[in-house]
Amino acid sequence: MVANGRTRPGMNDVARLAGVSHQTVSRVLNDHPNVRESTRERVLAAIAELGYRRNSAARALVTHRSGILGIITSGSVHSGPASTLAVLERTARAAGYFVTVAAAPHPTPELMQEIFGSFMDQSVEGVVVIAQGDEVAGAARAAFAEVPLLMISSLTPEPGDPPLVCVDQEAGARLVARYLLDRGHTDVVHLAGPPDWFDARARVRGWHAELSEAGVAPRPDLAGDWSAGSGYEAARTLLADLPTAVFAANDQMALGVLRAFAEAGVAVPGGVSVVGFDDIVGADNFFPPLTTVRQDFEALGRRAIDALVAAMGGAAVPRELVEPVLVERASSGPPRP
Amino acid sequence: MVANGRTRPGMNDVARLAGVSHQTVSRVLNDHPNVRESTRERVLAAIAELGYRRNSAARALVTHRSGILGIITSGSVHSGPASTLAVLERTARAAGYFVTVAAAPHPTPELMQEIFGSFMDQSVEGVVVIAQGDEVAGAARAAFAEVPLLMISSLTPEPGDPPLVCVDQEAGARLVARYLLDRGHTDVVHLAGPPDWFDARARVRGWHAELSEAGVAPRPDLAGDWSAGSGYEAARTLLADLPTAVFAANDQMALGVLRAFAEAGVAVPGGVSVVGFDDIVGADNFFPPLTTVRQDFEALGRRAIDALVAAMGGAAVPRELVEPVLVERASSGPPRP
DNA sequence: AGTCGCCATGTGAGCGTTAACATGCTAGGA
DNA sequence: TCCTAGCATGTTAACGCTCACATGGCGACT
Repeated sequence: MVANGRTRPGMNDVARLAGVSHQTVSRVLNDHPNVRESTRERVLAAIAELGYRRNSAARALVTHRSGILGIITSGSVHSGPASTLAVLERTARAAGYFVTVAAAPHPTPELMQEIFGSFMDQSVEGVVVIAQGDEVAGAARAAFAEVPLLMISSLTPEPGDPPLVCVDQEAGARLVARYLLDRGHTDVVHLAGPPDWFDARARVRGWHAELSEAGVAPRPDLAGDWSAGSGYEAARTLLADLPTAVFAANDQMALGVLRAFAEAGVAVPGGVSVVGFDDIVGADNFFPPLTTVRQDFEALGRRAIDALVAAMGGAAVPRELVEPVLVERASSGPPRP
Repeated sequence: MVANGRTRPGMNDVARLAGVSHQTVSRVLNDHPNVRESTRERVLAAIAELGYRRNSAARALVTHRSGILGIITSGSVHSGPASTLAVLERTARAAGYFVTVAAAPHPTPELMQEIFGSFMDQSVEGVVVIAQGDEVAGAARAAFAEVPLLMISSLTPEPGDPPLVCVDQEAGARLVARYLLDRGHTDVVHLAGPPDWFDARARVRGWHAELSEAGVAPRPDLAGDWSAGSGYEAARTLLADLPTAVFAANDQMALGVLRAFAEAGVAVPGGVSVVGFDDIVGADNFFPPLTTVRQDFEALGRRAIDALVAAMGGAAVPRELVEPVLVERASSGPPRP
């Protein structure tokens, strides 16, 4: 387990080498004020010489703080980028925490309970939950009684809910609707995501709200499951009577939509405009490159950790919204005459 | 921190309630053999009643085992699916370990050192490293002196290297070459990934090996960076003098290749066949759907954890290869006449 | 019938750290 | 000059658990 010696050096070894007591070593390690500079340097030198690392288990035992943050991701591969996870991890580490993760691609109550159980066994100090639907949100609400918790989710908040951070999905969908309205589209349709996903519902809400405020009635929503295949199938049902624009609830479905139109010889955007949501990797190289809504996962992740740490400190944390932006590419244009 | 009481119950609380000593509680928790059945049940009941959870820090302190496995991912968003991470996490948890992760999208020696430092601070018992290039592999080799470690990597192993698990990239590239040869292609070109990636190099090797064994000389390799944009640029250089088939080193680049051909009015596969690698989500809905090589990340992740746990137990672990399969779709066919 | 040995359980120590308190020293004000 | 405040450091006691050993009781062997 160790390179040279037999067992890892402890504080006492460092203390002996530096000619001080273990408590002074502890003070140096924890940046206590009352340590003479010369002593601090001697201790630091001893630490470096021995390759000492503080035992976090012992520390956790006595401080009752594990220094661990838990992250639960419940997104599937089809939905918004997993890059959020990387940002969360990096930000948490930068804030001085260890990070433990659990993926729940297909969340069930049992799985969620197992995950939270594992987290409690580790004495996590706080949890970030990426909650896509009600099962996850429900489990998170229950766990909130026992541990500080923050949700990344576009669910509609209720009183007593844990703090919430999310990209404003409704605003994103409004951006798309506004964009199409501005170009004169009126015969438009939304290909919605699965209704048990908060994101899907929020995008539906934003879409209809913006259109109805403009006095435009869209076609009835189509139903997809986030997958490109479902986008393909849905688009084929449109071929007999084309709208002038299709708003797919995510880029994967938009990809399928593009394929269906390409196969049928429908020009995009000449015949139909197509807009997606997410700006996944490669969306700029679809054929044609996809107009879509970009979410700032970097900002999302940073704010989530900041808010969680603040909440752990007892602060009241307001709900935070990150604004998405529309990225215009070649897949959209004015409606056909 | 706790719902009702003041502080979390400890073993002594359980012991008192069950009318036994703390040591008997410990024995029940650790499945020691010599405990009478009736006693065990009494203890279990007390545990349930109090909602007792064992303190893993105290346990780790005395056993010198943290129960934590570390995972380092170094893939970028362009490269093979991050789904490996989810499989690793799930498998490790099923094996009774906690999991801590660190993402290193742009690995530098400093970052790697920081990550391994953090892992050592947590006293991880073992580490899985997804090593895409030399920086990561080098850091992993160095860390291997201090902690059991397993690499998921297609690097060429050297004596003394940590155990290795990977999908056989070379075999995957050979599958593509063989597939094209069988259909009569001889004017073929490979769009390679960045040469500092092991996967890219292995795919280049397999491609050239299979072709040269068949006596076919491909065009000089083109250079990409895994991104769809780089695939697009590379394909445009081919337009003046088209080969009959392009093998892109990953699906993202293949996506860009398809766009370049589509924009130029080159039919796929009528004019050129295109083959990718990875079978990313959505590859079946490219236009046309992409022939590609699928890697079994599920098996990869499972074997990685199995092998790591075996290695932690002191077993000698041989290098393991997972076989990829070719998935034929509409983007490839016989060469143009 | 006596003793050996196994089984079920209890007792005490210690893992490496931090918190609380104790100590000795230096300097400044009365 | 003495007393006191405050700084630098040391000493001791937990934290909650497992390990090693101690103990008492009961059955099986001679």
